[in-house]
Amino acid sequence: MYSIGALSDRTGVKVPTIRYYEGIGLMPEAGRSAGNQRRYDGRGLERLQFIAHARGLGLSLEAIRHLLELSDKGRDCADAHQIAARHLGDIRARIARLQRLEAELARLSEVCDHAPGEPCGLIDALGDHRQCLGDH
Amino acid sequence: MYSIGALSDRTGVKVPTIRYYEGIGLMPEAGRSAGNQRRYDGRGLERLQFIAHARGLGLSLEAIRHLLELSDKGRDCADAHQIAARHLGDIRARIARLQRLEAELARLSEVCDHAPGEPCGLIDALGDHRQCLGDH
DNA sequence: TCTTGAACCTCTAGCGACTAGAGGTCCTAG
DNA sequence: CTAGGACCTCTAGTCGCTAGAGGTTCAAGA
Repeated sequence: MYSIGALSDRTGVKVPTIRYYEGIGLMPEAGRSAGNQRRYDGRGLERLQFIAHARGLGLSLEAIRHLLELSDKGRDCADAHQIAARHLGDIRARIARLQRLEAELARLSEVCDHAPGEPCGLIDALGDHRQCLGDH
Repeated sequence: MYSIGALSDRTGVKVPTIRYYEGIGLMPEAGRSAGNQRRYDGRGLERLQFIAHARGLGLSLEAIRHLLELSDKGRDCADAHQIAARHLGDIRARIARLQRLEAELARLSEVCDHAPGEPCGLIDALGDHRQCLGDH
């Protein structure tokens, strides 16, 4: 049996976060010691590891809730893959957007020659979308 | 003079968001009509365009607040470039992290052969970081 | 001039995914 | 038996908005 702190040490998930997960129903209500402190078994540990790993991969708690349900009853492969695929699409879209921002911001940082006394071209460019090459 | 709705149409920033920006001091308190409705001039429009554009580039409201201060008094080039550089570093770090996630998630989606009745390899892999190649 | 209805006003509460703090109780090693 | 670290609950704050309630103002058409 693990205390909440032991579970935290083993998973890297902070103690208040574990309680938060219980509050929103992602972790089941833990058993309690005589003095009302949470006690976890191996199943609790595994479940939290699943959550922590999926969070680390950037999945939302809602997506994780779905996956946990699938895992609990029957583990429907197709559904799980659909969730993963959606998330993958999401990640790719975010990468593409960030790359556009990166290019634009890098370019804007170059427009100004840092001449003392002169107005800063970067600040001007931030105020004026017409100086941009693409959308964002 | 523009109403808040006209400003919204011109900038693409939603009406409640403009009021929110005023509430947190990013937009100055607007002048009012006889009937207590906000009225903006060209300066208000420009300022909101600046904010909208910088937000579109992914800058935080805090960073934008800084840039606006610089713009208001003297426009210190070096400071502005430092803010932009920090944000650029931030964007690059996020891209790198997302690319790691993308690779890992794409790989995990492949481990399962979708055999009906078999446990889903994807769900197993999500619970078990040892099946991953890298950190995240 | 009057009427309609769209646009405006303020205020509060909610989202996701936590984090911080207050004020109090329990557990365990020495 | 005692000290102090770990635990408990509860509330409120973070960021950048968004939604809704309930009420007022504005502007165009009759």
